Amino acid sequence: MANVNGTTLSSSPAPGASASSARTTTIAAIGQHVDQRVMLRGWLYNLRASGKLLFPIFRDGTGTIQGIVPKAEVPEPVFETLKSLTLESSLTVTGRVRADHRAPSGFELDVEDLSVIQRVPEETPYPIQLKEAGVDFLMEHRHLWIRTPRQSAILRVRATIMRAAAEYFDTHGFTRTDPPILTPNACEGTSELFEMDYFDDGKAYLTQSGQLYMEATAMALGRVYSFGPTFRAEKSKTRRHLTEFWMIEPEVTYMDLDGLMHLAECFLTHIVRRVLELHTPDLKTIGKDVTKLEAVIAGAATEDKGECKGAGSGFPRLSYDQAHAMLIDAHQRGLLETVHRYGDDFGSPDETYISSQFAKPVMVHRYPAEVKAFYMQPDPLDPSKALCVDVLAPEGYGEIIGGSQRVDDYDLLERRIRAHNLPMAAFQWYLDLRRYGSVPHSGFGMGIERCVAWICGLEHVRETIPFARTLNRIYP
RNA sequence: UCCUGAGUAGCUCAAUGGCAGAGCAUUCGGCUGUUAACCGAAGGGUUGUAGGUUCGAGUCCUACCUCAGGAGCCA
Repeated sequence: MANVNGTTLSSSPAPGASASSARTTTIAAIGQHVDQRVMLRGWLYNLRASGKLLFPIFRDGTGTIQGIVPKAEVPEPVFETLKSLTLESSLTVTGRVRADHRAPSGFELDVEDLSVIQRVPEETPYPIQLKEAGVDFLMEHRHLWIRTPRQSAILRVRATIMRAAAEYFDTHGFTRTDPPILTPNACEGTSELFEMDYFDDGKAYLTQSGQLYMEATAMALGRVYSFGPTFRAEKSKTRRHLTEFWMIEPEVTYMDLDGLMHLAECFLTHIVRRVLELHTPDLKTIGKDVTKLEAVIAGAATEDKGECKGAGSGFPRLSYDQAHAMLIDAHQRGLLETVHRYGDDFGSPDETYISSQFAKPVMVHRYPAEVKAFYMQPDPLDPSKALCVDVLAPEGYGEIIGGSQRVDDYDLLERRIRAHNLPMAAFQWYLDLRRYGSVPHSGFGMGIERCVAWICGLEHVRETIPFARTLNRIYP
C-alpha cells in the first residue's frame, strides 16, 4: 500500500485476506458490497469508545459509515492507533461490509486494518465540532465546514441544479454563449458595480448581468444561454444576497412574454424533477420536506422533447394588478403590516405573502414600466405596463427569476436610454441590434443560489455556494 | 445608508452592580452495541476596544470596532 507518511498496521494478514485483496470503493456504493471486504479512503469523522469496543465513523466525501472495532478481534496496533486517533485525520480503512439494522444507513464496517495518511496533531485539534456553532465561526472556517454531511449534501444538490439547468437548455436547441465578465459600463445603470482599472482605457466593471450581450448572440444563433458568475456591489445584508453569485440567462428570438413564462415553468420543473430523482437522501440529510418539491411538479407531463409542450406544471400566473389586489386584501385582513401602494414595486414582505398563497412558484407579470428596466417592452394593451415576469419561489424565498420581452424598436429604445440618462455612446452596439434586423425577443435570468436555497430549504444563501462572498466577508 | 440585536474559555452559552461558571472540545482514567454515547478527573479567562459613573462594573453610561437579522435595492 502506498502511503504518504503512514504505515500499514496489520502485522500478519491471513492468506487471501490482505489489504490488497480488498476492493476500493466509496461509502455511497457500499450497499453493493455486503459481506465483502472493501477498502475506503477518507477521514475519521467521529469516534466513540465503549471499553474495548470502538465505534469510529468514517467519511469519504460520498457519505459516512460507522466502523466496529472490537479489541479482541483486530491486531493490537490497529486498535491502539484508532483509539487515540484525532478527528479528521486522513486514513484508509479495510474491513468487511455488514448490513445492520442498528446503523442509520443500514450498513456497518467490521474494521480489519487501518492506515493513517496524516494524523491531526493534538495541539491543533479540528475546530469544527459536531455540536452547534455560530454563523461567524462557521464562515471563518468555511474551508472545513463544507466537510460536514449537511454542507456536502447541499453542494451536491447545487451541482445537480447547475447541471440540470444547463442540461435543459442544451437539450432544447440552445447554444451556450458566454458574455464577458469585464464590461465597460453598467448594463442596467442601476446596481452598484465593482470597479477596476483597465490599462489606459480607464475603468472596467465586473458584470452584473450578461443580458445585453446575450441579446446580441441570440440575434446570431436564435436560442442562447449564458451561465456564469455575476457581481453586485450592493450593500445588502440579507439572507438572499451575495456580492458574487451565479446566474443562468437564456435569451430567445421570436419569443413573446407568454412563451417566456412557459419556458421558465418548464425549466424549473425540469430542475426540481432532477433533484428529486437524484438527491432524495441528500434532501433528507439537509432536512428539506420533499413533499413540498413534489407539489411543485405535480401535474407536469414527463420529460418533453424539444418544444416543451405540455411539460409545464401549471405555475400560477398573476398580473401586477391582481397581485396588488391580493396585497390590499391581505392588509385589510391584518396579514400585512404595510399597505401596498399601486405603482410601487413589491417589497420583500409583499413577495413572501404572495408566494405563501401557493404551493408552486408564482409568476407575477406586467409590472408598471416605471419601476422596471429601460430595455423592457411596453404592453401594447397598456403601455404603462412592461412585458416582464418575476418568478417568486414558494415558502418566502423571493424572486428567483426575473425576465422580460425586450424593446425591439430602435426609436423607442433610443428614447428609453436617453430618459434613463444612460451614456448613448456606450449603447451604440446595443442599438445596432435594433438597426440590423430587429425581431421580438425575450429572456430571463435565474440566480442559482436563491434556487438552491429554495430547493434545499436553507435559511441563508451563504450555504448554497462553497465560498460565499458577502458584504462583510471575503475570507477564506 | 438606516433600524434592531449580540460580543464572557477553542466552540455554544450562564452569571440581581458584589468570589469568573456550565456543557462540548482537549489531556488522563473507566466502560463490549455506542448513535452529537456515557461516567470520573485535570488544564483552559486582559469578559470586543477606549474612556466614564461607582466603595465595587461582565453587568450602568459614552464613543468606536466586529458580527447577525431586517429595510431599501436586487437574482
